[in-house]
Parts: sequence; structure tokens; C-alpha cells
Amino acid sequence: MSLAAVAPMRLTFPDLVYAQGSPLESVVAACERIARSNAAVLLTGETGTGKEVFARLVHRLSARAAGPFVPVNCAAIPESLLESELFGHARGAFTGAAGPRQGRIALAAGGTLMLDEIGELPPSMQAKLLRVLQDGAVEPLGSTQAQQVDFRLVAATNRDLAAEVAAGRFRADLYYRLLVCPLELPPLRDRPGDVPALAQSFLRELDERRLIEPEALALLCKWRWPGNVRELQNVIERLSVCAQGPSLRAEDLPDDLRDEVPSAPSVSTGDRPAEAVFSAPFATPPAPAGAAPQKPTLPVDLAALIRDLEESYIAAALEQAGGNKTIAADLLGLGRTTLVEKLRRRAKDAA
Amino acid sequence: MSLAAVAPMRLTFPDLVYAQGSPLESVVAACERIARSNAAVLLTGETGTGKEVFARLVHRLSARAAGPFVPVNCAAIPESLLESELFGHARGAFTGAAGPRQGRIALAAGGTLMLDEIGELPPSMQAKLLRVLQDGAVEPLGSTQAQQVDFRLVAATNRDLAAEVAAGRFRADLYYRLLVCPLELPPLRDRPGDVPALAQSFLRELDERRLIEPEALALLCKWRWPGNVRELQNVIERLSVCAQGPSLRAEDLPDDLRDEVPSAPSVSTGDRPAEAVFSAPFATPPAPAGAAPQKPTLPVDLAALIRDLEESYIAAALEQAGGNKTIAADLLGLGRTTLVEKLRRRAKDAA
DNA sequence: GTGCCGCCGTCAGCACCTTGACGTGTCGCA
DNA sequence: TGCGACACGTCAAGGTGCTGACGGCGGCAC
Repeated sequence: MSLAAVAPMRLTFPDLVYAQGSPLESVVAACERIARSNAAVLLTGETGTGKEVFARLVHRLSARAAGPFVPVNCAAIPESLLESELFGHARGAFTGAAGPRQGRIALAAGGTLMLDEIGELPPSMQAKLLRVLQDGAVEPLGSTQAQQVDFRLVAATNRDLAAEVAAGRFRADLYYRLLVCPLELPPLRDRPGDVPALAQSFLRELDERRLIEPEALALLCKWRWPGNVRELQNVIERLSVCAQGPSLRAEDLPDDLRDEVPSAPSVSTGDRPAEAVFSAPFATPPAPAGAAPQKPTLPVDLAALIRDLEESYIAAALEQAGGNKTIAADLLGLGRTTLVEKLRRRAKDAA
Repeated sequence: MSLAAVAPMRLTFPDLVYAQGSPLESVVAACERIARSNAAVLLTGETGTGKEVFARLVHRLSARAAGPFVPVNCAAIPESLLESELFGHARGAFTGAAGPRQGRIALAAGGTLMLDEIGELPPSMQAKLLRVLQDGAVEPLGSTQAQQVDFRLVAATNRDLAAEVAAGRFRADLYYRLLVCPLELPPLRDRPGDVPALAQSFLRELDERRLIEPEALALLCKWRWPGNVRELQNVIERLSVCAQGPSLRAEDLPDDLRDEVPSAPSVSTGDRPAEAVFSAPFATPPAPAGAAPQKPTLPVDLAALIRDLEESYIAAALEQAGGNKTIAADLLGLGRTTLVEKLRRRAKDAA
């Protein structure tokens, strides 16, 4: 899986870098124990703490290492599609292209299924997932018979699932099912000792041979890292780009980091920075990397979409034609009167 | 790039005009460093500070200078169209002249993609963009396979993205991704020394040979310029048109500028003047002319374009629905029979 | 087996859109 | 002033696409 030289040129996510004595040591040790079993795992931690990295670690350390690792980002898939995405659907009689689709769960047979942002799972899916965990079988949409699937579940979230349960947004029975092997990933600010190792690892991936000056490193270690490892990754990249001298100096760091007020380490899982406050409709949940195929956002109002498209083009053509409708119609390959009528309708609808 | 004599007669945007000792000097220096890398750039600054100019600068200074520069104004495109605009859609029956649309991202292959007003990006597009940045690949609507694209991203906004993140309107992970190389453009009022040079540059483009009287120039330098460079451009043009004497006098300036109360320079990045209501001289609308490099390519076969778009969406919906036309129609907000009819026509046309 | 349910294809009715033709108003030029 | 060129708005005719209803077909439950 080397992305080689892709465009925006990103580093591949680091494979578990930490320092001696890091709190991560105990987490890794826990992973090793856990991996041997087949029990469900629940990873919790802020954005950017590397939940997928640890999910893969559990997979690799388990007896299923040779099987598939299937990541699914629950938050990145429109609710209406989640079901067919997870469970698949039986007959795809038509369409040629798709045909009958395996669900992600079925694809994880013999391997590990990672459900990221499981806190975003809508209630109906929670119920269905629970059934699957109990029966060890999935029943694709439209199909009559269940299909046994042997998979291991690793769930992850940056929400406080217990609070979600208390608020009635997450099923208690599913919660306890997931809670068999809880693994909490500490935020980067609570393990500043890992910062140097991580920084060095990122530098190596950048082919950056200069060193970070001690003063700069000290600043890095003191920063709160609300975006955790991913934020560090970006800062390092930026540092490498911006620094001009023979070494990477504190002056080359972003202002925020230099205006540092030494932050108290967070109190366990108490505060979840920033993004906790979603108000917005469509509450954009932080959905870290790595899962879910592209797929256009459906459902969509096709009629409205086409109206918009048409309107955009008509407006552009009119502008280019300087308001001359005859020319504009030509530009669009439409009859003149057709364009006129379209405009009239539009004006009418507006009123 | 001379637009020569287009209808409303606009000046071409100036190519980076500033005075010696201007704060822009350090910004330009930063651009030079940044340009060498492939990292994402985030431009921030008020309306009219020339974000696109700097985006082009980064492009020209980079190794990609020979490649395309593709500007996209996220705020200027209806939300429903953004997806097909950015990602494109797979081909339809026959291409005609305009044919199957490449997305803007794909068009930026080998070059630079500028996403202006990125703060306006709706949540679903934020998620998709993040994926593209991570994978370096796009998957056009209706197509099943992803396509590798090598591009460099320059994002721009006049919002406070950090605040947007805190408010839950902008994804934290995408934010950190963009923050690799932040570049802040100072408002014109904080660099009054650039005003004379800019004014002279605009006059030259207007073929205006008269000179600005010192008193008028002084007024220009003192004005707050809520609309920044673009506002200055408008004022100069107006001045040239209105002045009748052998020189450009203070009396020819709009009243607002002459009633000047010497304004304190803005306190660093503190306030972002609500560009909505600024009572500019000459009723400067926030973003007239020079902006909006949107403009779909014309001429175009609108009917064919719409057919293609429709086909792509239908194909995608059918796939997601697993061939179930009832569900697919729902996904598209169409009546079931309507969808069936559309399919029938399509099949008929193919034959 | 029988009945129910969901999905599908067809078709006729109808609203809507497109199209071509016509009349008007304006501009420029003889 | 008169004439042609040009662009516009309107309208009636004809076509097109949408809609709702109907019947067929297969799976599943009882």
C-alpha cells in the first residue's frame, strides 16, 4: 500500500511511534492481550489519536492477520446507504454495473471489521448491528436467508459513548456488547514524551535531514495538540517547508505554538476540544481518515439539481452574451424561444 | 492575459503591486519558500486583498508552473452542483463537443487547484475533499473506479476557520490538513504605503495619463479600504472617469473619502469588518467584476450536458439501490415511473 | 396451496415544454 | 423619412415527459 508520489503528497500514517515509558506502552500491551481473543474491541480517543492505527494493530496481532481488514467510517456514509453498505443486498438483477453487492460485514469474513465513528450509527442500524453480533450472521437486503459470517469487530469513536447511552442516543445493550475490551487512546498532550519520536518519524518520511533545534522541540512538547498526531504531522511538514536555515528553528513554527501558555494536561477524558460543540444541522462529526468509498451523496433532489445547473449555465451564457438572448441561446445550443420561455418560467416561479 | 475591451470594461487584476518595505514583502518571501514544496496552502485575508493573486503566485513559483491553474469559488456554485463541478461525472451516451465533464479537480492535474471561500464548503463536500487529499484520487459521479490526480491545493477564505471549527461548521481534520502552510494577507489599511503604487498601476491600465494631486493621494492613503484592493481599483476608475480637469483632484473623489476621519489601523487580525454593509464610496458591491473566475466553459450543449449529468446520477443511484428502481427513484426524488420512463428512453436511444 | 406483499412494466391522460410563426419596437443607414 | 436588420415577446400547435392506475410475477408466511 504505497501511495508513491501522489499529489497533495501526504505522509503515510505512521506505524505506531512512541517513546519509552509512554502511556502508549500499556495500551500496546493491552492490544497484545486483547488480540488473542475474538472479543469486540472499543477504541476511544480524540480526533487524530490514531484509532485506525490501533485497530490495524489489533488485527495484525490476531490470529486473523492473514484475513481482510475492512474499515468503515459510519459518519462518512449517508444514513440511507449505511444499511446496504454494511449488509449488502442480494439481487442486483439489473444495472449491469453493480450486480449483487457484498456488504462490508461479509467482506470482513475471516478478518476484522472496523466501525469508525460508531457513535454516529443511527438507532435502526444499532439494532441491526446488535443482531449481527448476537447471531454471527448477516441478512442482505432483499435476501431471505441469513449468511454466517466470521468476523471480529473493532469499534471506535471520539464521543463519550456512556453519555450517549444516558442521553438515549445509543442503545445500552449494544454499548455493553462493545465494552468487552475497551481501549482508551490518550491524547497527545498527555504523552508529550512521544512528540520527539513522532516528529523524527515524520521528518524521515519527508526526507528532511535537518534537525529540530531543542528550543523548537520544547515548544512542540508543550503545545496542547487539539488535533493530536495529525496536527503534529501537519506542523512538522510545515516546519520543513518554511524553515530556511540549516536547522529547524523555533522561529519557523506557527505563531500559535510560540505564544504558548503552558497548558495543564487534560483531566482524563474530561474535555473534548472544540469539535465537541457541534451545533449545526448535519452536525459534522469529526470523521477521521481512511474509510468509505467515494460515492456521490445520495439521496439528492435530481430535479432541483438540474434546475440549478441549468440556471448557472443560462446565467453564464447571458452574461457572456451581454444580455442578448439570441446569442445566449446559441451558446447553449437552445432555440431562442426555448430560452425565453425558460426565463419566463423562472421569473414566474420567483413570484 | 489582457481582456482587452470587454463590455463592462474592467481592469485586469494587477500582478502584485506593492511598495518597498511593504508588509507584503515578507508574504511574498513566504510564498517563495512555500512554492517549492507540494504542501497545501491556506490563504486568509479580507475580501479584496488579492487571495487569487497570491494563489497564482504560489503556482507560478512552483514546479507546477507549466501546469494548469484551476480556480474554483466554492461560494459561487450552488451547493447541489458543487459535487459534479469538483468531481465531474462519467460520460453519457455521446459526447458532442462539450461532453462528459471532467471535474475541476481532475482539470488541475499536474497543476494547482485553488478553492476560494473554502469556509463555505458544505459538510458533505468537506468530507469528500478530505478523502481526496488523503487518497490523491477522485471518483467521478457514476464511475466506479477512482482516478489518480496529481494536484496541489491552495485554499482561501475570509472567514476565521478556527472559529468555524469551534462552531462545528468546519471539520477539524480538514482544517488541520489545510493548515500546513498558512499565509495571512494583511488588509490594505495596514499597508497604506502600497496605495500610491497600486493607484499608479491602475491608472496605467486605464491609459490615464493625468496625475493624482498630492492632496487626493493623501486622502487615498488615509481611507480604511473595507473592500481593500478591489475597492481601490473601483475608486481609481471612477476618479479617472469623473475628473475633468488636467489632473485628478481630491474634489473628484467620492464624498465618503473626503469626509475622512483618520482611522486607526486595524488591530492585527482582530476585526474582520462585516463586508456586508460597508458603506463604501461608489456603493462598491462586495465582489463585482474581477472576482468570480467561475464561468462555465461556453459554448456548450446544455441538453446533452444535462442528459449526461442525469445519467450519471441515475447510474449511481441504481448502483446504491442494488438495482431496485423503486429505491433508486426515491434516492433521486423522482417518481418511480418517471425513473422507469427515463431508463426506457435511454435504452431506446442507445439502439 | 393460498393469500399477501413488494417490485416491475405498461398505458392512457394530461400538464408541461418546445417549436415555429407572427407582430412590434428600435437602431442604423440610404 | 423610409427601409431593412435585429431582437424581443407572445401564442397556438404539436410533441414530450410525468403521473397515477392496473395487472403480472415471484417470494414468503400461514
